[in-house]
Amino acid sequence: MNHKKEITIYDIAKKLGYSPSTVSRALNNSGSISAKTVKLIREESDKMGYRPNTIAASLRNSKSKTIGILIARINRPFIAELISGIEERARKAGYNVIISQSNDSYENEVGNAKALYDSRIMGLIASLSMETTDYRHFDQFVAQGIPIVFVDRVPKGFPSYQVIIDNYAAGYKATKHLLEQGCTRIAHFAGAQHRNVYEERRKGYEDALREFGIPVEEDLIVVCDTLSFEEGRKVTKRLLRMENPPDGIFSANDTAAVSAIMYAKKNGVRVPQDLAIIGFNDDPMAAIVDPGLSTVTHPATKMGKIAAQRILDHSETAQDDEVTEMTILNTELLIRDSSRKKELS
Amino acid sequence: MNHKKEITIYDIAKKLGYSPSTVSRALNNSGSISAKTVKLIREESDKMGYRPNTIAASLRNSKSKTIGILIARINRPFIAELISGIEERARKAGYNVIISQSNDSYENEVGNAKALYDSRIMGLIASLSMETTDYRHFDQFVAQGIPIVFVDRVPKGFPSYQVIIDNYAAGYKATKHLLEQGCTRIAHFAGAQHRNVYEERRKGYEDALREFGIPVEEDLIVVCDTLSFEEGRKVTKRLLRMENPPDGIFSANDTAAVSAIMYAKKNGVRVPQDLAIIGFNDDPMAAIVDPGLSTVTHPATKMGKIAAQRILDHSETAQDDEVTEMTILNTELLIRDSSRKKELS
DNA sequence: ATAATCAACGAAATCGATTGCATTATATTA
DNA sequence: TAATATAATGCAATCGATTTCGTTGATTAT
Repeated sequence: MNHKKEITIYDIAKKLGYSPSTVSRALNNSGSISAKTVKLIREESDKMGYRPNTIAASLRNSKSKTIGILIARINRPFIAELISGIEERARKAGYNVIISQSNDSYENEVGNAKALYDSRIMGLIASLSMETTDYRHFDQFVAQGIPIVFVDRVPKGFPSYQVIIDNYAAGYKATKHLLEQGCTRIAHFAGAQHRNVYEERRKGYEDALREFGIPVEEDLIVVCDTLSFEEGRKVTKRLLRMENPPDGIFSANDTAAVSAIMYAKKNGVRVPQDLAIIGFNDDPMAAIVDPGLSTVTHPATKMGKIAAQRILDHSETAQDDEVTEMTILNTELLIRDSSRKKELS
Repeated sequence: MNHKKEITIYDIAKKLGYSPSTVSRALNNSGSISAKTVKLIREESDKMGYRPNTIAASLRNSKSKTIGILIARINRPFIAELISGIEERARKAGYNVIISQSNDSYENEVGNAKALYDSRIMGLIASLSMETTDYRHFDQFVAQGIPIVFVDRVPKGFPSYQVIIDNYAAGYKATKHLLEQGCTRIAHFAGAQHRNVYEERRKGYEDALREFGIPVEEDLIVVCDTLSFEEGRKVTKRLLRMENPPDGIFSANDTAAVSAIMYAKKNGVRVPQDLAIIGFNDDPMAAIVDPGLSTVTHPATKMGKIAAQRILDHSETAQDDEVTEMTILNTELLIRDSSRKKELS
C-alpha cells in the first residue's frame, strides 16, 4: 500500500545542490560535466536507488527503446526461435520487445500494426500473416521514419529491410535431392502463392524438375491453405489414390510432411522406398517421426538476431524510403531417412 | 524524412475552439461534457487522424498499459502457448505485452525483473527459471503495488497470484495409470526438486506407488538437470542396464520421455510391452513419436489467459501483500500407445 | 426575486527527463 | 593586463495528456 516514492533526478539534484540538468547530463555522459561531479552524482544516484523513468525520456524524445514484433503465431517452432533471437539481441542493447500475433488474420495484423505504432516503437520486425496482400498499414511507420524489418514472409514491392532465406535455392535443393534419390514423380505441398516463401520454394521445385527433364504436372502441385497436420493427411490420401501416384513429396513445411509420413506408413506405403519425403523448417518433430524427416534447416534464431541488429543499427540519417536491403541466409539440407530412397531400397 | 507531425489534443482544441481539457474529457468520457460537444470532438479527432499518445498518458498516470512476461525460454511449446494466451487476452483489453527470457539463469532473471520494473509495467506474469531459489528481486513489484502472477513454476512462501496445475494429482494419476497397466517397477525422471512442479509430480508418483503397496526406490528416481533429449537418452540407457531394470517410466516432461522411447526401441526394448512410458505436457512431438506418447495435458493457453485476466482484474484497493491466490487447473491423462501395456502385451 | 445548485468548460500545474540558451568562473592568449 | 576562449553548470521550455480547482451562465428552489 505504501508505494515507495520513486526518486527522480530532482531528488538527486536537491540532495547534492546541483541542478536537474547537471544530474541528467552526468548520468548520460552528455554535455561537459567535470569528472568529479559525474562521479559524485553517479554514486549518489546509486545510493539513493535511482531508476531512470524511461517513460519520461520517451515522451521527451518521442521514442521509446522498444522494438515491436508482429507475427502470425507465437506457438510455432520457427517463430518462437525467431522471437527468442530478437529478444536476446534487443535486451542486450537495453531494448524492450513487445509482441503481437495476428493469428494469420489480415484484420488483426492491421490492428496490431496500429497498436504498435501508437506505442512509439523504435522499430518493427514483422512476418506477414497468410492473408496479407495489402501493405498500406505499414506506411505509417515509413512516414515516421521508423525502420521495418520483414522476416521470412516479406511483402513484394515494399521498400524495407528484409531478412530471409534463399527459398528458391532451398526448394531447388530439396527437389534435386529427391530426384537424385531416384524419384520421378514428385508432388509438392505448396502454400499460398502470394506469400514469397511458398512461391519461391515452388519455383525452385519446378526448376529442379525441368533440369532433370521431368515435366511439371499441375496435378502434383497442391496449394494448401494452412499446411496443417490435417491438411497434410487429406492431401496425401488423395495423392496416393491417384492412378499414378507420386513416389516423392516435397512439402513446404514439416507439419504436413510428417503427416504424410504417418499417413503413408499407416496405409502400407513404405517411406522412403515407395514414397520419399522431404519437409521444410526442421521442426523438432522432424527428428522424432519414424523414419526421420529429411528437411531444410532454417537459421531461425540467427535471423532474429540479425533483424534486431538491423533496427539497432538503423540511423535516422541513413534511411532511404526507396531502397530494400535484404539479408539472404543460406539453408541446408538435413537428410534423414524419409528421403534415403536409394540406400534403403 | 518528412516525419508527419502527430496531432495532439491541442491541435483538436485549437481547431474547434475548445480547451485541451475539454478535448481530453470528451475523448475519455470523463467529467461532464455535453453530448453535442463530445460528438463534435470525437468526429473531428477522427477526421484529423488523432492518435492518443500513450506515453504522455503513462507519464502523467505513472503507469503504462503494459504487462511484462518473465519466463525461462520462449521456444518451448508450453511457454509459447502460454504467451500466446497472455498476448491474446491482453491485446483485447488494449494492453501491450513485453517479454523477456532468462534462459533459466537466475542472474538473467534478476536483470530482466529490473528492466521490466523500470518499464513501468502494470503487472508481471512470471514463471521461474530453473535456478531461482531467492525471490527478493520480486519485492520491488510488491512494494510498488504491481501485481505479480506466477504461472506453473511458482515460488514457495511468496504471497502472490498463482496459476498452476495440480501437479501432485497429475503425477499421481500418471503413475497410477502405469500401475494399472501392470507395471511393478516404475522409474521417474524428475526435475530440480526445489521447483514446485517437479517436487509435486514426484510426490504424486511416490504416493501412487505406496498406495499400490510398492516401495519407493531411490534408484529409480532420477533427478535431472534439464530433462533434455540428451539427458533422457543417458538416463534411459543407465536404467535399462540395471540388473533389475524398470518396466515403466513416468517422465516429468515429454522431451525426456520421447527420448526414452526412441532409445528403448533402438535397443530392442519394446514399448510399452517391456517398458511403458508416460510423459508430461503433451508437446507436439508426443503425438508424432511411435508409439504415441501417453502424457499429461497442460491447458497452457488457458493458463495464459487466466494469468492475464488476473492482472487486468487486479484493483489497487483489493490487493493484500500477505495473501496468495491460487488458481489450480485440472490436467488430463492422454493415453496413447506408449503406456498401453495391458492391451498390447 | 434571490440565493443556491449544477452543467459545461477553461487555466494551469503536473508527471520526469532532456536540451537550447544563458551564465559564471577559470584559464589561456595577445 | 585586458580580452577571449573554455569548462562547468543553471534556467526554463518542452514532450502530450490528465486533473484539480475555478469560472461562467443557466436552471431550480425558496
